[in-house]
Amino acid sequence: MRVGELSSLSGVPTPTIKYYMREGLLPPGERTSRNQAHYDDRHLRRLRLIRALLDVGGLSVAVARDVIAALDSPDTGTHKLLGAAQQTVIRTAAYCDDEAREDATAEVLDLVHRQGWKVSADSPAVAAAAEVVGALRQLGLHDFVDRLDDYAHAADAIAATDLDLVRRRPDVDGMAEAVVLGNILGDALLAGLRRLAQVHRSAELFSSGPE
Amino acid sequence: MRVGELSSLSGVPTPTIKYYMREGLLPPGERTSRNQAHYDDRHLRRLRLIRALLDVGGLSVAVARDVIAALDSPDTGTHKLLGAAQQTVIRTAAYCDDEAREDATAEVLDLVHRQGWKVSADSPAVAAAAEVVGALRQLGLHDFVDRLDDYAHAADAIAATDLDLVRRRPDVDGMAEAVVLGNILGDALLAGLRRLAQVHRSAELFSSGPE
DNA sequence: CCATGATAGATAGTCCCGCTATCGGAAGTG
DNA sequence: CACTTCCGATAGCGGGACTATCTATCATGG
Repeated sequence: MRVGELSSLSGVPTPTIKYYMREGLLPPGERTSRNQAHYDDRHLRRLRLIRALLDVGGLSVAVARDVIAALDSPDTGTHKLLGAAQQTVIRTAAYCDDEAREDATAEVLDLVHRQGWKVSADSPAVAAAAEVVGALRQLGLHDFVDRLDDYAHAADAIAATDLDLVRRRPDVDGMAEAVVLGNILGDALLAGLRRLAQVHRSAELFSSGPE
Repeated sequence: MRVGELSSLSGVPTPTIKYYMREGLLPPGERTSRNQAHYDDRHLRRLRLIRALLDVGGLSVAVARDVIAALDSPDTGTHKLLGAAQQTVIRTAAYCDDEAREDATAEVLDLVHRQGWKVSADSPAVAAAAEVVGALRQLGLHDFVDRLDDYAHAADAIAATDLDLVRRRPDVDGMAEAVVLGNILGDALLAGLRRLAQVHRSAELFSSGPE
């Protein structure tokens, strides 16, 4: 197919498709002449992936490019790919000062130890979690931090399902996609499910309240 | 204190503080004359909240304003506040077409029923979850959707901790903050913890792999 | 076989967002 | 009284995600 058809099938405007190709999100089509190229359903699928990452996952174009590059890279062991997927989601915000961050990092490492997780201390995931813990502390929500283990336990259950799904994938390509999408869309999914569960439990708790 | 001190204590530049006041994120100080105002530690605390919402929570200024408005609103029952906090996190992206969204909504409502959750069908949380489910389906990750119940179970455990923390809050103001921050920072926290758990489990599974 | 319309590639422009810079006039401070 | 700080307002800036336009090409159908 040509660009016009790709556009109408995907719902993405032609100039935007060109933009994605310029930015390296979408591979170029198979050239048939100087100003003509063919696209196939891989392009269509890729476009859908891009829109999912941007719209549902809330990723920036630059981050989406990195994710896709990791997906395309042939030497991608699952463990390494997981690392790449992680990099993408980690916020690089520097909220709290160095001292608070150090304390928070120690706290997270303690938690990791309590959970029996084997994770290197310089993993970006540690830094990300520490950032949030530091923020919670600075805002005085210490009781929140006191329940870290509860949250960690739930996270462990989630990761178990994640990895199980990945393991069951028939092919490596599918595995890669499952890892990335499971993380990025999974975050959005979990946020939604958490809200749902909250609504239910909150209604039960405060059913005597207003409204 | 005056603006300069507020700025140095919070680490937020003076012009940015003024910008936040213009945008309604930060209440004005107590005016002492035509061009002088006093700020207190409530302003400092609020500034820290704002930075946490923006930097750690990844909210936009406009959404942060809505969150803060809900916090300030005096008539805020906890249940209602929870609803307000939810609105803020829901992505309004329209990824999939109407038909797919309808199917996905039905699927989510089924899940809600299986979990025994009592949630009205037009809750924004339902729409948010349905959006993700629709995206997963359109991308062909059906096995992911098959494990929805596992994720829902974990979400339920998380919500239980959330609500328990809220219930234990001594004052209403603290409750409101706990709800909002627990949701917004909690999402970031869970994402981090999930990555941590994944790293651990993935290392166990694929320890024979490269690196 | 040529007019018409779509296409590739390149460049420039647009809009929004989150600040940031500047300015005029007034107030505190040594 | 000089000097700094502050308020309020307006304007500007830099980045991100498109979007519009232009030219040279090519496919196609009457």
